[in-house]
Amino acid sequence: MVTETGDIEKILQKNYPQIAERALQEEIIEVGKLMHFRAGEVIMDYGSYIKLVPLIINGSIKVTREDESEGREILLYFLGPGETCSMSFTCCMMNKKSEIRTEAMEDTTLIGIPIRYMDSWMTKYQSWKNFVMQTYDSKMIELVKTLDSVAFEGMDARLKKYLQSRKGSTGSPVIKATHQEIANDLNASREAISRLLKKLENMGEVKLGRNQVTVLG
DNA sequence: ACATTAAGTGATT
DNA sequence: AATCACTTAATGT
Repeated sequence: MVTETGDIEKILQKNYPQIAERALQEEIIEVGKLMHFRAGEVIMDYGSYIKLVPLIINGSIKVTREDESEGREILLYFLGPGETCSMSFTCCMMNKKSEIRTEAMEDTTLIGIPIRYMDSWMTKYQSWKNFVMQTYDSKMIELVKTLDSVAFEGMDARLKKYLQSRKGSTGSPVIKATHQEIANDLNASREAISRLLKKLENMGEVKLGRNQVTVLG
């Protein structure tokens, strides 16, 4: 919540080395707002208009999409430090309502850039364009991979990938979640997840605790 | 100590 | 792999 422009500069250089142009850095420092979200807080919900593009500094964010017919939620991907929400760009460029929900999975800090700068930055700054394209590309690839996974693989493989990607976006092997929450993310039953996790524990791949799973290796 | 919530188990479909 | 019915374990009040 405390915004000091001096901080943003340091944070930028540390977390976003891709953003090289000095002029761009200065613009971000000038218009960016440092924002903090607590674990579990919903950052953007379905139907809301996006007014900020987030540059994640630390923490991690879960991006989900709501199924129209049933009230079910589909996990799209996680975002971590050094990334931004690809969906924000397309949504805000076309001035559309959000098709997705983003939620902080742990305490998360980000720099919010008002969307009105997007257009000009895309043409003005090469490194901004690259940054946007790069995140877009990597999330698209991730999405296609999980699509494959859902279509062709069993729950065991899906769970492993889920744990890996969650570990990747938080940077920590300790995943704080109940079996039920994990099951919801994967659209599976809690019992199935509990059994698979137990199996993984016996194989020495994870360590289980109440409300947490530690990914080993 | 008691109530509540998370996790483990076996049987059934 | 889902659901049910039930047990056991961990935690909060």
